[in-house]
Amino acid sequence: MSVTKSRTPRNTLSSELIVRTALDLMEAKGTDAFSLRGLAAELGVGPMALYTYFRNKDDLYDAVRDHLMALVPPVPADVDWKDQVRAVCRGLRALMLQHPCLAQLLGSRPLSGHETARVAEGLLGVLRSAGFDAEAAARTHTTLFTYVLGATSWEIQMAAERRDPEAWRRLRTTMESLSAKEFPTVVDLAPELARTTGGDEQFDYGLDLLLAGLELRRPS
Amino acid sequence: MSVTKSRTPRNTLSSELIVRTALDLMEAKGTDAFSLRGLAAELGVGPMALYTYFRNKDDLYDAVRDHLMALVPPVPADVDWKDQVRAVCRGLRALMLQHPCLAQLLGSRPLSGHETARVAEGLLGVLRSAGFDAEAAARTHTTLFTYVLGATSWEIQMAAERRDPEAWRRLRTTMESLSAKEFPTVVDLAPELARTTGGDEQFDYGLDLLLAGLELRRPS
DNA sequence: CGCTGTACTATACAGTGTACGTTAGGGAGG
DNA sequence: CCTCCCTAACGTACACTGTATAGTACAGCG
Repeated sequence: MSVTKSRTPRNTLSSELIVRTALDLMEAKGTDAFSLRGLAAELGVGPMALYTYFRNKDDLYDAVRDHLMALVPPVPADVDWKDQVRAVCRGLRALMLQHPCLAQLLGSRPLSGHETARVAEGLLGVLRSAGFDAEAAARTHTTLFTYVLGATSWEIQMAAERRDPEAWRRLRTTMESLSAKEFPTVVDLAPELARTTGGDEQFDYGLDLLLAGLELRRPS
Repeated sequence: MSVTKSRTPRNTLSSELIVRTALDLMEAKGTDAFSLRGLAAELGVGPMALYTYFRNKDDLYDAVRDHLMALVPPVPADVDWKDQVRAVCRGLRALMLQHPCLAQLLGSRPLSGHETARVAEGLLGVLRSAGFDAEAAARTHTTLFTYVLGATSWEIQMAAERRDPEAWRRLRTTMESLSAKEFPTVVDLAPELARTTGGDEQFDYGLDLLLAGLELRRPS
């Protein structure tokens, strides 16, 4: 997190401002193109000024992640437990789609931070209330989280690839060069595979599979 | 893929050798620490020599990925379709655990390549034979793939973090600093959450949920 | 033999994260 | 008020990255 010894933040900078600007830059230029030097330049400041507030780049990433996780909506009350789970998963997914950098931030760093714990608390509470014991709730939480993370990261990745015309063209041609003799099913299902790469229906398909499986083993 | 115009590979180098050495380096030093210059040095060659065989770093990554995907075992015959799916998913997971770089390679680049298609062919064939129509097979394939990718990448990520004592200590302390008043369920389930982060049981738990859900909607 | 094509080298550039030492300006104590 | 100190921010520097470009030496073919 931030160092926050700042009894006297002299003027221009603050952790808040740095995190918000970093987020803006990541979304404008792409997460991979983000650099501390670019961020410092955007803030009109030398690169080393940032090290007063964050001990390194990963520390800043963690702060940005927690900043985003604060936007995950709270669990809705007065609905079926399955719809509560659905709401949490969809909420996280929607946030990842809206802020693609979140996918990379969640996948490349361990979970920590206040807001991340808040989201976990909501989901775990739903599962416990639905009757799952401690172990099942923990296992289910991990399963749901990794599913949302994997499915949505993949979707974002593919969407990014589709926007790069050069990469997209190469992908299509290599796809079509696959021998129909060697891989008949892949060639046969190519349209369906292309269509089911991402989208709300695809996400809900997998989520519903998980929920159906959960329903079967829910105690009473 | 490789450029492979090499009618006369003068002496030392070849695509095969480069890919194998790259893989060794990634596993020895960690995927993030891998660099083209380090690879070239290991091969006793200038950095630019690699560009005769690969047009850039990503192209090399794709070759390494396909090299690894060739190690995914074939689908076992003469068992239940669910066990076939289980075998494919577990095989891919085992390979990712054995070669952690595969997780990053799969997650950060689009699927392409001969061996990747082979794995897809196997799984899709199983699903079609089990009675799923084209769309369901494609959706299920994507769901299973993203689940395996997400769950296993996460597991690898957490295992790496656990090996870094500094990061692990910081994670524990921030975990324990969470207020039991604000996040009662998280604090209560902390042991279970720590225990269910990874491991074969955790992976199979989620996989079985998916398979149970699939069974319910399998035609006849 | 000379010519062409190519495996590899050498040099260079623009960029990265960050360690280290310095400067400047506000708050607190005399 | 003056002084001292603390620290936010600066400047410089280093070791590194991927790769564009130009050059070199050797294989095979006429």
